Amino acid sequence: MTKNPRGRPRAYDPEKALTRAMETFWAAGFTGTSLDGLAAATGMNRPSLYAAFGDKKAIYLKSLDLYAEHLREAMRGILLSDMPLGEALEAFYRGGIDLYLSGDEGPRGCFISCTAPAEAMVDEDIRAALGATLTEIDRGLERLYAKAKKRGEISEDADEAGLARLAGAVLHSIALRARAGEPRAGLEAIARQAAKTIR
Amino acid sequence: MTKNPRGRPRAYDPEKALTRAMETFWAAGFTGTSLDGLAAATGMNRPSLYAAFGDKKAIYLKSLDLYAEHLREAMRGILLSDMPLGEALEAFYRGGIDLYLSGDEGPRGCFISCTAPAEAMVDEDIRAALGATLTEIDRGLERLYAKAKKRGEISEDADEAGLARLAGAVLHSIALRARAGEPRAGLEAIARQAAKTIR
DNA sequence: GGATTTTTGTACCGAACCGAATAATAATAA
DNA sequence: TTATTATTATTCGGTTCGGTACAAAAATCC
Repeated sequence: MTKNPRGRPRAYDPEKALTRAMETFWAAGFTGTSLDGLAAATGMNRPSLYAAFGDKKAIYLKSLDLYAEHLREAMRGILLSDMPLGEALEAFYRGGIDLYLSGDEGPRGCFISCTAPAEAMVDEDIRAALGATLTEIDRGLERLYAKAKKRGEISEDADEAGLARLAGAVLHSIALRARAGEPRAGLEAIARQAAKTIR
Repeated sequence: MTKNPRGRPRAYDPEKALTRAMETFWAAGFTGTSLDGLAAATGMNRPSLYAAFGDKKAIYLKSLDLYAEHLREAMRGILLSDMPLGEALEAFYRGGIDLYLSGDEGPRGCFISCTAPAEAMVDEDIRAALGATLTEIDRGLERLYAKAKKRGEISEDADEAGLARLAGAVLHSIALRARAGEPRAGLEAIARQAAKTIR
């Protein structure tokens, strides 16, 4: 138990609040989300939001970070599982699909790849955060393909970096299609086809 | 020469104006674009904009339509060219890359897949327009693979619908990566890898 | 040349927006 | 109890937003 700090205690849990903020941005995008909307979603009022996380853009960037951390965790899980390539890819996509179809306001797609692009041309920081996430996905999948090559699951002269970016492309597309309303069966079919074809 | 209409003549070319409006939405997205911005870009004033195209959302939907029409044209060109599958795919991707990297405010990505997703969860019409475009791409590529199968370029029991959606996924990803700032060489490498692998 | 029609340009409206300033509140420290 | 500190709650200011009302302008029709 940590000692209580000096002043009035916080009425919110910063981690939960940021998660709620992320979900709000996820649904409506950066420009489509108002501070009032964030306040309503988090149960905080605007001054508290500002004190806790900074201005609207800072909250959005922190939300992107939180989401990226979840992504990293999922990627770690896949890499540590040591499944054969095909199974690992299908598990990877399945995790994405489950996430993209979650939420009770309809399918959400990927928070980053479905909301950040709209801002990427007018905001350099958001563009950079988007780019960083894309390369993280590529790097993770590259490790997956490198392991598969070591195990002899793909040909010795296969281009693991190229294959990884192809596999990443499929995730991007699944995210987009989910947000456009494509039902789960279609998304799973793409995942299956990708796991079979990209090798 | 068509007869002149009755009242004061228009000071703008509706087609050019819509193109400029589309470019404005392309850069900043739907919510990120103001009517003042559209007026500045088109050279029209807000009342004229409203009279010509309707409210802000109508202008955006018409812009999506205009873009989709360009896409259809490109797809027709590829299908009519009767190139071998690999060449056709590379030409298809090259057209996308050229478009996605055009514009003097930095790389733009795909207008539809980079700006519509942000609105798709809160606006059913935009969601539907996005979905319609995605299926159009799938259908076009499906025809391409069907022709390749008829020519014996891919195996007789290949799943042309599945392959088409994989090939479409690569286009979505190239669009996203372009908007995130990935240089042309990287995009072209993905295109090459896809044309080689997805068959 | 006057009436009519269509578009343009200016100005305005209420609403929503972001951020900050200020006051009230609830805890600890002395 | 009193002072201090950190947070909450209310309010406000200035700006921007989307959309419209209204008058001026520019063409054709009679």
